[in-house]
Amino acid sequence: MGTLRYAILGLLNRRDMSGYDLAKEFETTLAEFWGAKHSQIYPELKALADEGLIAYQIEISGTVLEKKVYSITGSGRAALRAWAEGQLKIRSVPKDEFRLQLYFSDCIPPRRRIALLEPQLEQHKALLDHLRENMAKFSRVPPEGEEEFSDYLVLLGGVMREEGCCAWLERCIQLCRQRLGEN
Amino acid sequence: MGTLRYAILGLLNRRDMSGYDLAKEFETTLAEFWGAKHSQIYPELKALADEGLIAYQIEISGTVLEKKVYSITGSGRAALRAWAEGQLKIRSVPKDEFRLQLYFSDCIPPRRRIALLEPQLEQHKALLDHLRENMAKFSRVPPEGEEEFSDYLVLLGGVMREEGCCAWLERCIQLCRQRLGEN
DNA sequence: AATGAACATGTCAATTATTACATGTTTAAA
DNA sequence: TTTAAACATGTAATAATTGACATGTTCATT
Repeated sequence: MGTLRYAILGLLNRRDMSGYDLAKEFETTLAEFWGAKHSQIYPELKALADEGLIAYQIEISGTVLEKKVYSITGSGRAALRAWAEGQLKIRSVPKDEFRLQLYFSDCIPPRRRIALLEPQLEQHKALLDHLRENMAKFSRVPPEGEEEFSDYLVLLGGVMREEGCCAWLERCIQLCRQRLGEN
Repeated sequence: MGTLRYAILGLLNRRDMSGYDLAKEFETTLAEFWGAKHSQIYPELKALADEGLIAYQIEISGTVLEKKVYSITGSGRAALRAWAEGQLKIRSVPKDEFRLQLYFSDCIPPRRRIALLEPQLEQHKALLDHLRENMAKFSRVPPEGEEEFSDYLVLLGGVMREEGCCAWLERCIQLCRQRLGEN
């Protein structure tokens, strides 16, 4: 439903950026809950500029390299606020290929199921470590009214989600091993 | 990456079904981790049949209504198994519009942020209740080697994910209220 | 007998997203 | 100085997904 545009507006509402900068934000800060490649970003920037929700000025890096630095306009801010206040229904629940694979794992031998679960756990543990590192940057819960407060809430959500995911995978491995030992 | 086809093969590996039945599976059983509309299912069934991974026979409901009942073939089973044993990397992490909205919620008044969090919590609580009801159908952990075992593992994952999500949202609401009282 | 919900199958247009194609500059390190 | 990584911007082709269009049957209830 055109969520990408609000992600871009939200980022530009924080600071002016080029398309390249936006792409980096999507693969670092937002990577936890939203993604977009530059091939999707550039056309969307063009559309947003055409609609007057953002504007840009050209800066020169070095001697010739042109860089378009985008900023949000008044109507862009209004559009962002309207979206940010709207109630969202949980859509179809995010697709999760691993859960699908596990669901159909009755067609492979039990030992192989464990061989799927273990690397999955490792990946989520690594992600959890990474999120906890980011979390450690906050010495305490930041005050409301600053950007950092919402950053904190979302990061906390990521940590809690990954903790839950790891706990689940550990429980799955435990159950599989138990049943493997039984027979 | 053509995951849909494996979802379909997985379902047909459990029992023979029509396209209509498959569509219902996607909006009930699999809804928790995968989705597909009939407009995507029918063309995929055609492709799978053309490739010989599935076959069908026509049954008549009532007097004239034709129903195509699909079943998985030997090569279909082989393809399913190959996919089911492959190691999956966590892709970009699923998109989550609510987290995006919360991330940019610094552009709305604090009270409205709570007004976003509360209905979100209600939705996830309802989903959790629903999953717990399904969970209650298992009087105990089913034995390995049956379909029910993987069903159980995945359902457990859903319950744990939603528990974590509710706990997070409650914590967010608590923090927001705290900060609202402070000023 | 009428009606509406569920059954049943498909296509088409539009949107969204990914991958590959295509090109060139700047900066820091070897 | 060369070289590789990062900076920088775009388009094209393809794939995945949704929502609307389109049609007709069967079954249970009123």
